[in-house]
Amino acid sequence: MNLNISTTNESGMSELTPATLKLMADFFKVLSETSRLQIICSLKYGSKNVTEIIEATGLGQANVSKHLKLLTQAGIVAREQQGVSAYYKIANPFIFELCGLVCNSLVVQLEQQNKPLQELTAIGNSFAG
Amino acid sequence: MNLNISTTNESGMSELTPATLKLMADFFKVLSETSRLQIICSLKYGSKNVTEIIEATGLGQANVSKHLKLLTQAGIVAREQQGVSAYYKIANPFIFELCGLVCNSLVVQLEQQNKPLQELTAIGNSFAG
DNA sequence: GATAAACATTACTCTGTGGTAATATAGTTA
DNA sequence: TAACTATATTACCACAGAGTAATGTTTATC
Repeated sequence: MNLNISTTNESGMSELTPATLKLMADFFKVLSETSRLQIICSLKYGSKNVTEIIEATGLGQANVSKHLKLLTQAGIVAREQQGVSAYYKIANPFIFELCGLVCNSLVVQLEQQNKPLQELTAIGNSFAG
Repeated sequence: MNLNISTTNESGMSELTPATLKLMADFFKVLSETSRLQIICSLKYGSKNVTEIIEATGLGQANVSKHLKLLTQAGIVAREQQGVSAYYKIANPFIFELCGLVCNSLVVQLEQQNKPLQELTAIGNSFAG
């Protein structure tokens, strides 16, 4: 894999090749859907099988299956077959740290727009914890 | 603004209302396009006007204008008119911290898949710096 | 083996959005 | 005022992807 990274550029960021930027964009894209964030959230305190995820999120079965495939391919969740059931768990808790940072950033941003957001602040903390 | 956050739920994550999840999803969505990441990267070391951003990224003028509008609305960049030109700058350097974390996470993930990625590691550091 | 349950896949529709050409708007200069 | 430059907006096309019904596949139970 050749990323064509030049270390002699004037800008540390302009080093990034389209391929590298696409890797990052694709990662963010996985997190850019409410349904997938719901699924991630439903797994914060332990693994669930698909049926339990469906109940927790209220999403359709085929839809959940598709999202779980995407999340698995992105390395965000991991799959483990147990009998007829497929159990999914968070593969990398880093995702919660990331969401917590974003939440806190949104808090600051919305506070600057004079919106009451004590609740959202608590959310940011719940991600981090 | 009522986010219906209940503090008595069994799960810290199931507290998140659809409205809150949508805020986060929309934020991630802004970062989920290569073109917008390109624009962000082009602004790492200072502000640029639209013409300079077009040159740095190779994107079309109307396209850049649309992306800049989105990035501005998301609070990621800020706009300042100077004569006929519009100068844009990063509104919150937090975005680079975030990208750096994601880069490093991708490094770990791809290393586990046995792919050569010294270059990508350097990228993660360049984001953080 | 037949049936049922859990999950995955397929095929389809529909919405959202990236890219772009054309046009509009605003600031600058002659 | 006219002409030019920089940027924004509009209208359009094309494609990607979310949701879902139907079907397929696998595993367990009888």
